[in-house]
Amino acid sequence: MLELNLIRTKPDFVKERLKVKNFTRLELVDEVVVLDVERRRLQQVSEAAQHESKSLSKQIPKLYKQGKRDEAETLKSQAGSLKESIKNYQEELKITEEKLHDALVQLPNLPHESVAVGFGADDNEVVAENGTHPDLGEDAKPHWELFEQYNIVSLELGSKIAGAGFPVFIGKGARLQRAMINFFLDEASKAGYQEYMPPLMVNKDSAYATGQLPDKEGQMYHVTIDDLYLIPTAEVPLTNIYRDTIVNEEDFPIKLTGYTPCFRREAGSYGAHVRGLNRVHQFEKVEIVQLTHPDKSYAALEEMAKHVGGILQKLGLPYRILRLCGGDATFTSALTYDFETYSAAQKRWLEVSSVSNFETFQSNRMKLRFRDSETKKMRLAHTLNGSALALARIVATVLENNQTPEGIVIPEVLRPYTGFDIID
RNA sequence: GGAGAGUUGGCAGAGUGGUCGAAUGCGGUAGUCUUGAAAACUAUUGACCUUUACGGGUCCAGGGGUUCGAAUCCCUUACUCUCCGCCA
Repeated sequence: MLELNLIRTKPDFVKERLKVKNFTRLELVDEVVVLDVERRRLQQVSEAAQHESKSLSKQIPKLYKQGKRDEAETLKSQAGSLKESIKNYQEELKITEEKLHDALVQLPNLPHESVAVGFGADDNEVVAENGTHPDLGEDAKPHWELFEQYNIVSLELGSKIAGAGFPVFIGKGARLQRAMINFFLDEASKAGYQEYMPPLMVNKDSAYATGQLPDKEGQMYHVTIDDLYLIPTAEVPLTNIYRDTIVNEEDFPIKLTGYTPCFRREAGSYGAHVRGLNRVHQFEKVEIVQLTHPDKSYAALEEMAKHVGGILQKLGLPYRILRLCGGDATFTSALTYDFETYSAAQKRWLEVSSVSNFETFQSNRMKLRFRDSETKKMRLAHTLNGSALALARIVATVLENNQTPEGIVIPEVLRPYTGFDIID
């Protein structure tokens, strides 16, 4: 959620920045400004009436003590009628506050100044590229063909048990996944992230706090009977650990990690790009989250990007880093780096990690604050997160890029975790 | 799922209709004393909204109600604890 004060003082600046994100409903900004003025006016008249009512009430017991019953009764009836108007003011105030909030949560985060104008994936800027594309020859197989050849993943079984997009990992395939999860968690621990195992379902408050609601309502699985949402990413439960908290400035940066399955309805997607593991409803992911001092968040973003790049290098995967343009960046982020690995068999790039700085957008919704040691004032913290890494697609590229006539060679770093060095 | 008890400031813990935003203790901060520290003493110490400022308002788990007036009475929801049931 954008900070109200910024919209109040610089509405035109806000609109300019929102245009970079291709946000078209700029009239919402004006609406916020108008509602904000109205809200404050109503609050003032309401509070003035409350003040009067309060001082009347204080006089009543005094008058009784002095034996002035009649005067006390008069004040009582005055206070009684005041009560009516207070009630009316407060109702109006409440309605205005709700309208203001509704408008406010529909505004996406402002992009960082380095974010380029653009409409979609083609406008993203490649900021780094690493590793060489393996030459697998003409008969290289895409991962879904390798699944069948080695019997390590079954899409059909998943479809039978749950539905399309729920792969079943079998034998060495399952073991490879578990190995990666452990490897990624260990890497995060080494980098100073505290490990958590959070709930896989969250309530509405949590989903609002990190910005999945109301923006991504249709993308989450909703358990309606208990009004819970299956997490689309560990970002949601991990970041919400710090909802409604005031942290000590010296505790920054706070670094959290966690492995969870992620559930996504992926409503509306279709076509060749959803084959195999490219796009599924449930996948495994190790997430890293940082809560930082506002002055340090961009340094933290670089650090997190480096962490993700380091893991990809250890796995021996060629990758590139994209800085997302305004049109492709998410609702909540100020700046996002996407990591893509090159799938040599599919001959295309697959997104395997997304590292973002949300600045105060999430912390404003969450009321995640700290007391600034210099000014002694409360300030909003900055929140960041990134995948380190998302499993399904990493499995896909590892399988494809490491295929040999003898079998699929397991990357060196994973062997202590898998207990085998080849899938054959 | 059933029965009972509870939820007060950073923590502990008073407070059962009117000067309670809330005693007291601990903790925190500042000062005195000290070469320094500790101890002692003194002062100070919640959050939020609003206001140029003075000030005003809200918050005693959340929501609703009674009353001129609610931390205090009533209803309701959530959570915690104890017992029972069920269960990996």
